[in-house]
This record gives sequence, C-alpha cells and structure tokens, in this order.
Amino acid sequence: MTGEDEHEKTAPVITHPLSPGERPTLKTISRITGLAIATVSRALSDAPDISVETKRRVRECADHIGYQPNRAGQRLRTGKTHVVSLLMPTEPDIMSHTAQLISSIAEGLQGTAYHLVVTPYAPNEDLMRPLRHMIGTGSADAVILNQTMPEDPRVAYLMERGFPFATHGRTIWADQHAWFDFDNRRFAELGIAALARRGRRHVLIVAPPLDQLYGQDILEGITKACQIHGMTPIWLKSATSDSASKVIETAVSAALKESPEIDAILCASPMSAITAIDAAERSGRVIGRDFDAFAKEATPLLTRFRREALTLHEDVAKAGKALARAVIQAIEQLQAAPLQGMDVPYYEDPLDLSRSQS
Amino acid sequence: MTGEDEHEKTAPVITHPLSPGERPTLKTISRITGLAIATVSRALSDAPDISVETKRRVRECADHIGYQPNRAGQRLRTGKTHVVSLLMPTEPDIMSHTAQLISSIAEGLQGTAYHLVVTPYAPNEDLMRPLRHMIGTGSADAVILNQTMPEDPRVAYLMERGFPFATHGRTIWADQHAWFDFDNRRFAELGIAALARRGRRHVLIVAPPLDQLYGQDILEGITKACQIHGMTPIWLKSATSDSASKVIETAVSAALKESPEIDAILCASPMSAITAIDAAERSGRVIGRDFDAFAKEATPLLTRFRREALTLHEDVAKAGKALARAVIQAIEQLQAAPLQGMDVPYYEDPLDLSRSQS
DNA sequence: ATGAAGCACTAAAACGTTTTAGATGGAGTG
DNA sequence: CACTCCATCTAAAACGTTTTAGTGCTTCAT
Repeated sequence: MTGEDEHEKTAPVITHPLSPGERPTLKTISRITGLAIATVSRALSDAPDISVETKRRVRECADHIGYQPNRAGQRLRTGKTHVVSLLMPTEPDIMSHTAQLISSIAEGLQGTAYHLVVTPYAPNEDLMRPLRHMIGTGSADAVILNQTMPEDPRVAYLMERGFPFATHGRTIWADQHAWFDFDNRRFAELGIAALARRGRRHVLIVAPPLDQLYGQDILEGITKACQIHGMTPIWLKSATSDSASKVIETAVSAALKESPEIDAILCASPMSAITAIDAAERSGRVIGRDFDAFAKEATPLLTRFRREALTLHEDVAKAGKALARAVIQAIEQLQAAPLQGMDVPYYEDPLDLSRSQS
Repeated sequence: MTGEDEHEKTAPVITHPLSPGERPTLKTISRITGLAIATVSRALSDAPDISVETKRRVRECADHIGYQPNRAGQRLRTGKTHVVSLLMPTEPDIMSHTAQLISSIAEGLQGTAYHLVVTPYAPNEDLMRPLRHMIGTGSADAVILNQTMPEDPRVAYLMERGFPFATHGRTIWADQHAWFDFDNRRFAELGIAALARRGRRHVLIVAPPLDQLYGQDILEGITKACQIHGMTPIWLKSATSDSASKVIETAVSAALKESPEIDAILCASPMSAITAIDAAERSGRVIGRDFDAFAKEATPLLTRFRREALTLHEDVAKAGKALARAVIQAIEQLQAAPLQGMDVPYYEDPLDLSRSQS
C-alpha cells in the first residue's frame, strides 16, 4: 500500500535530484524510480521478466532526464566496442569520391550504436598488419575493407577468425561474406555498346588494374561485348587506369601512333579518361568527331568538362549505405546469409542531355 | 628473504600462465610478476613512487606478453574517450580532396592513443545539434571542425565550454583557438599577379562563398592585388564557386556577353574552374589565346585537363597532419597558446612546366 | 495444507582500469 | 628504545553497465 503510494507520488512529479552538469546513469533512474539498477537496465533492454507498467515508467523517466547509456560501461561489461573500422589505403593526392563513401557509411551507421573510425594504412605496408593490430587490440567490432583483391588475404583471415566484416568489392569467396560492388561487367558492356552504336570499331582500352576483381570483371565484359558488337579492342600497354597521368599520357600517345585506326577510348576511371582524352587531342584528334570516349565515373566531373565524353555513373552514396547495413548485419548476425548487393550503374548519353537542355 | 627469493625465481623465467586466446590485462602482469595490480598500473604510468627495478621488470613483462591497455577500462575510469570526432557536412556527389584530409588526420593520430571517428551532418540541419549531441553523450575528447564560418556559433560554444577542438579554417576568434588554414589572401594575390604578368586586364572572378572566412580573405586579396596591378575585377553575379555547375555556366556566359572585354578568369575552386573554362570556350573563346584562367586547387586535376590553366596548389596532407597535432595539443594542453598554422600554397606555371618537359 | 510453478523484482559480481588512503619495513634521529 | 621519515608497495573503491542466481510473493494443482 505505502509502496504503491510512493509510486503514485514520484511518478508524475519527476524532479531529478542530480546536480545539473552530471550525466544521468542507470543509478540516477534507479534513485528516481525507486527501482533497482538491475531492474532499470533490464527494463530498458526490454527483458521479458519486467512488467509492462515498470517498463513504461522507466522509459518515461529515462526520456525525461535524457539518459544515454555510457558506452565505456557497456563496452567494458559486454566486450563490444560499438566501433566499425574502415580500413583504407592512405588517400593519394588526387580528387576522388572516397570522402563520399566514408561520409555515407558514417551516415548509414547514424542512429545505430556504432561509430565509424577511419584507419588508414600505407599502401606499400604489409596488408595484414593493421588488421591484426585492430583485432589484437580489440578496437572494433567489425571492419570494412574498401579495396579488396580477388584472393585478399585479409578476407581469408577475417573469415577464418569469424570476425564480422564487409567489403567494398567482391572476392573469390564472395558467396561467403558480406560485400557491395558495382556491376563492372555491365559497365564494360554498356560502354562498348554505346561506342559501337556511334559507329566506332577500334577501341583503345585504358584497362583497370587486374589484381582487383573489378578489373577482371571489366576485362571479361569488354572481351565479350567486343565479340558481340564486332569491335576490336586495343589494350593499352604499360599503363593502367590508376597509373600516374604522365605514364598514361605517354602510353596513349604511343598507342595512337601505332594504331591510327583507333576511333574510341574506354577508360576504367574518370581521371585516366581526362588524361587519355587530353593526350588524344594533343595527337590532333577531336573528341566527338574523330573519336568517342567512354569512362566509368562516380560523379559528373568528366561530363562537366567534356560533354562529348560518355560516362557511366555509380551511386557511391548507395554503396556506403549498403556497406553500413551489411556490416551491422554481420555483427548482429540477424540472418544466416551475409548481406550482399550489386548496383547497376546507369548511363546517360550526354549528347542527348545537351540537346534537350539547350 | 623468501620474498626476494621468489622475485629471483619468477623474474628470469617468464612463463605466462594464461590461456592463449586471452587478452592480457594488468591482472595478468600482476600474476606473473607477483606484484599488486596497482603497482603494475603505476609502474607502467611511470609513477614516482615505484622503484626503477620494478618498473623495468613490469615493462619487460608487459612487452613480452604484448600487453595493451583495455581502452574501455581506461575510459570508464578516467572519463576520457580517446576519440577525436571529425564533424563534417555530408559529402556531396562530387570529387574532392576531403578523403585526403580525413586520411591524413587519421594518420597524424596514428601512434597516439586517439582514434578518428567521422561524424557527418546534413548541411541544412541545425549546426549545433550534432555538436551538442557529441558533447552531451561525451562521445569524444575533442572535435575537428572542417568548414568554419567567421563567427561560427559552434566555435563560440566550444570555447565557452572549454571543450578541446581545432578548426580547418580560421574564425574571428582565431587568436584564441587552434586552427589550420591556407593563405587564401596570398592565393588571390598570386593569381592576379600571374594573370597581369600575361598582359590580362579584365578578370572575371568566380567568387568563393563569402560567409566563410577564406572567401573574405580571397575577396580582400583580389581587391588589393587588382589595385596594385591595375586590373579590373568583374565579379560574377548570382553564382559562387560552390554553386551547381549549371548555375555557374549560365552566370559565366551572361557575364562574358555583358562584358566582352574580359580576358581572364579567376576561380576559387577547381570544379568551378572546369565549368567556367568550359563555358568560356563555348562562348567562342580559346584558353591561352583569348583568355587565361587561374584556379585554386588541391590536386593536379585541372592542369591535367587543361594545361593552359594556371593553378595554385594546396598541400592537404600537411593540413591534416597539422590538425591532428593541434587537436592533441588542445586535449593535453601542453602549452598555453593553441597551436595554429597557415600554409602558403605554391604556384607552378604550367606553361613553364610543359615547355621544360616536352 | 503442501508443493510446484511462475511472476516481478533485486543483490552482487564482474569487466579492467586508476587513484586514494594507507600498510610495511627499514633507516635515521633524539 | 621510541620516534619519525621515507621509499616502496598494496587493498579497496570507484567508474557504469550487464548478467547470474537468486528472493519473495502469489496462484494453482494436488
């Protein structure tokens, strides 16, 4: 009876007897509601053996005083860090859409209990070291790898240890882990098709690095599409799409001299496209007249500069969001199957666009 | 006697009686060395009342078993999070050097006890909300703000609360807090001087947003330099360097029609330069012949595309490293004065470069 | 009446660290 | 001999959370 009276007294007039600067804890709620700390904790985590009425009261009180669980306490007790680590090669001195990827992963994590910490590593350094260190010190609950090779040893290591992770880019074990990727085969097919539709026949390929799966995908896509459309691919020697611009420039110039029949260029990255187009024009050819160019790009950079260039867009923000979802699912293991996704990039013909807008 | 004997016995033969998968803790070291946990802790933190010999023994043991302090434990006890939060507007669908900034801040934090967590916020949202949330939940020891306005309310708030922070970009309170910035006044002066040296007289300014201090700096620099070099600035109306490309394009076209005497363009960002040069060429002018362009850029993007464009380079990696240092100093308050730095960007004349290399 | 079962709650321990307030023992001092 | 002093070490508490193993109490079947 008196117990019920006390409840009646404290419940409506929630005055909190805590000094203003103090961060509220479970103990605070316990003091206010008169319940044990354990009860408060279990009420907030919706345990089955707490009455509905108690849960309501506790939650109300928690909302009222603005309770936020202390992560350090949780972390110490549960061993969970609430951290997702993005393992990325140190960013080179070049513009990229990596920031958008980071930003969108972090956004996707917003509202969950997880934070994104960025862990760069020197590209020439032992790939395994940062990963081992991260796992060894237990500084994250999961990893996102953003540049994976087909047989990436890190992926093998993570799978073996059963450590939650997701990759940006598939591997040969793609069916066994969470990943997100763009459909690079389709990029290649769309590119070759678009160039063929314009009557081009001899396409210079500024190839992607072949040690990564997306590179192999593009390779396959191009080969197949060239057969279908009767195109002849000329592979750029001694440079890939991520070579330094001078290397690409030299290689493109040499290729154009050697194979004057080239009337199209396909590039696996926007930056290499910029260089390649420039080199072609320096060799006296005019884009749109003497040749067409098709490039993969994540943002409207190239088209802004050369409307004549054909580009295939990738939705980087979508990739980030998907990776965030995937990695959380990997941590919580909601489902047996890892979350995977492939986004089909889209192609807009800039000639059509400029025609309709002007 | 027996106590000393035990020391003699345990010290040399360091066998660690811990199950292999277990992460070593202070308790582990305590067990191995026979010292109390408190002693081990104080030895590792180099407390004055621990003997030199004991410190040596403890450190040796710690190294041997690969002890790494449990951050959650430290965090709970000390209230320090060991987290630096980078508060950044969500990255738009555009290539940028932001990733390099993030990467280099994180690199600068490597080796310290701090991690970088990325906290994006919607640009249209209340600026204070994410900051308040961060401080309210105590989820970081310090913040880095990467786009500050001259009278940024966040900076005022942080100074008032005495919360450690550093900014990328100065404010009107620049003498009171840690910051790093590029010398944008100098960018403007160098640009105007370079254009004047080429005999140009009427320069179209694709102005930076004036609500940020770097914009005001550029404005001042241009005004002063134009006076000195006898140049006439024509300010682009209805668009700034971070407007959408279509807006910039329209505005540039209109300006060129209205002021045909324009023979130079100065742009506050590489992306706006790409658009502006394109628009000028669509109006029938040829870069290098009819006009010159000067742009601020962090990476060799623009010059790769249009060698004729003059650009001023910024060392983004240096900024990141400096911010990391500054924020750590702000946390540890090693010195009374906040760490500040201004980097002078450098200018290379691409005409000289192409002349000497080809 | 007795025991079992179930409901709603709680006390206490544990995670790993740092810090406070001593404890211990030997050396120096009166 | 009693004392202070000092150097070195330690026990215990605390940070906030979750979880284990209960405790009371009621109800219900026997």
